Amino acid sequence: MSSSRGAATEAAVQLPIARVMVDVALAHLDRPFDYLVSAELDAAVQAGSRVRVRFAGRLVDGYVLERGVDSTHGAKLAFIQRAIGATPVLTPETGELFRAVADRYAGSFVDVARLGIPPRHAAAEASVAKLASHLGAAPSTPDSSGGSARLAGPAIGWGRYRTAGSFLGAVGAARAARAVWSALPGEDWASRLAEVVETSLEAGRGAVLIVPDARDLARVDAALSTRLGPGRHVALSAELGPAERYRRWLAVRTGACRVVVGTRAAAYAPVTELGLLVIWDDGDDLHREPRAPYPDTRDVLALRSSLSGAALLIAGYARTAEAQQLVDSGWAHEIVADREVLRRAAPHIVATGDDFEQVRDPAARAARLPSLALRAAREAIQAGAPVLVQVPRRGYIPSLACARDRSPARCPNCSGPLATTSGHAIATCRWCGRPAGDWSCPVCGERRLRAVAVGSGRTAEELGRAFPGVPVRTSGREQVLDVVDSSAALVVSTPGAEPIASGGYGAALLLDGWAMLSRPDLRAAEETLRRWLNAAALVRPTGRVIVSADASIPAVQALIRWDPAGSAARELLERGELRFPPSVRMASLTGTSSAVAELVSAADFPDQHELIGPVPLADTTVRVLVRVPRALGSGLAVVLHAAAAARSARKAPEAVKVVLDPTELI
DNA sequence: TCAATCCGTATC
DNA sequence: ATACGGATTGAC
Repeated sequence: MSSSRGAATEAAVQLPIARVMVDVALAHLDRPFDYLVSAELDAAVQAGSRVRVRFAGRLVDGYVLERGVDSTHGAKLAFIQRAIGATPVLTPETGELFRAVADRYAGSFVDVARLGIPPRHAAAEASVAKLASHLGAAPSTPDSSGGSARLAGPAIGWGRYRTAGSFLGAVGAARAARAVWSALPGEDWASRLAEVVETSLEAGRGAVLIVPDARDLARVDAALSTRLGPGRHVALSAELGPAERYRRWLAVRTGACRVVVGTRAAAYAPVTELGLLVIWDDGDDLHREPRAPYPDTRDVLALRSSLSGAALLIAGYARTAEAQQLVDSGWAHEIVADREVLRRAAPHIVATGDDFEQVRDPAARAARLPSLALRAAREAIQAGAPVLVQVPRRGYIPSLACARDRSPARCPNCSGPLATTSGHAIATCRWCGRPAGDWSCPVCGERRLRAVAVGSGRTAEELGRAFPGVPVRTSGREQVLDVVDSSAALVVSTPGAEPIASGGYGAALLLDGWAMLSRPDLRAAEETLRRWLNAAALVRPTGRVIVSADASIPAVQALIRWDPAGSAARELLERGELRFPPSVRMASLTGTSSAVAELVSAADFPDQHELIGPVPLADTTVRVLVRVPRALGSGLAVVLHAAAAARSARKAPEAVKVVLDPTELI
């Protein structure tokens, strides 16, 4: 009774078995299941095909990992019901990548596959098939199109970076080089990246470039069009809509296009003969996937580089502690400019503490502008240049800091951030819940704490009144400006939304720095510096940058000296002392109290593990943090996935959210 | 002694 | 989720 039609279904003669990952969201089903391939579906069901199978009585989607001769499954096998789409969606390379990412983040293969493979769109597939048959299905041969004619070629723009040559040489020779690039202020980074892509294409290898948002995507898209000409690359993002997104994705999958630029999901793009992976501004939290298993794009690309041998370029004005870790370990080398070159490119940066001198102008006082900032802005505007004003978004979580030096107050026990809960005078730790009555500042010895009322936020109107007659433009969450022209204007922007000014800004005011720095997040310093550098990079070399924060703070020092590498090294050292990623590996487990407790007791943690918490969160859930030495990180993910599998197998009702190396820890 | 029902476990 | 097998219960 292999089918209701009796002898009508026969297995394929060659490789009759298909190993299928079924698309069911249960951790204990995260392994292949063997199915029979009928003679009828023999051609349609290939390694990588999306299929529909009967599983536990119902029809579900699945992915074919491979075809095989026999099965170790003792009992009778079911037939695959049908194939979905003509083109296999997995390649051997992406299949391996999905598995590796799932393992790294204690998640399931199909969860990651869902992130990386867009939903099928039948009409889009039909249109691509028609196009391919018209073109005679001949994929383009990019390296024959006269790349060698441009001998000086791509390297020109990279001349200011001493070690760039060896990286470009490696990419041009299709070797798996890895580098962390600190872009100079004012750098036309999108064009530099397009040049690396061209070098890769000349070596006959494709490329994947990942940017945080739509605006950066448009920039790289334009730079690639300029450098490579039309039709050589595709832009992939969720904003495209299902049909266009699938059409472009298929163009990549079929090899018609070998260069992809996109936002985080494009990190899995199935580029044929992949040679280069690039991530721009890897510290941006948009690179973190908000859906399970919450992978970070830098990690995805690093894994992909290791597995596939593609070169990797981690690029940005700023540098993360994670990137620094890759440099320190020797896994990646750094591409930086000499101090001399930097000095010519960087604007003049000065700090003004927030206890600024009294300003006489009432409008400026209302806008709470430091007098130095006011002067710099007025001078720039008089010279006919635009001025960038960066103001943080309102609504940061209130926290505690040292009453004297304002450094964030941390738990002496676990390094978690301290906070006062309503009704209690004594500060407690947000992570482990322990009271910290005997706190003293590790920096200055002060014993008193102060509440930090962060997120004050200034309005554009307030600032505008200080500059009568000057046009005020705003760029923020609701409406992001891409560019502004070079005329005198006040451009008020939240971090990440700063428009590019043609010719560069005459000045930039980075306001409320202390508010950004005293957020209760352990990444506050790194994140603040990243935002400052990204804004200051838009200022012309003759311009000025005023940051309203105390010059003695290390992050402020790093900005003034334009030293992202030094700051990242310091940050990494500090993370090591606080036992915080990437120096250790952490997992955050959130859910109901009983569910979390159950998962913790089911997990066979390594000997050297440390449990922090549980602490109650805002709603009815609790959180436990698990910390292990870095070397045991993969083991931590394995035991957590196993424990989650045990729970799902016995139909535990309440889910636990497992996040590895969570970025925001407040 | 056998059938109906319950519970646990695997799902190919 | 659903399906199946083994255990358990209840009626003859």
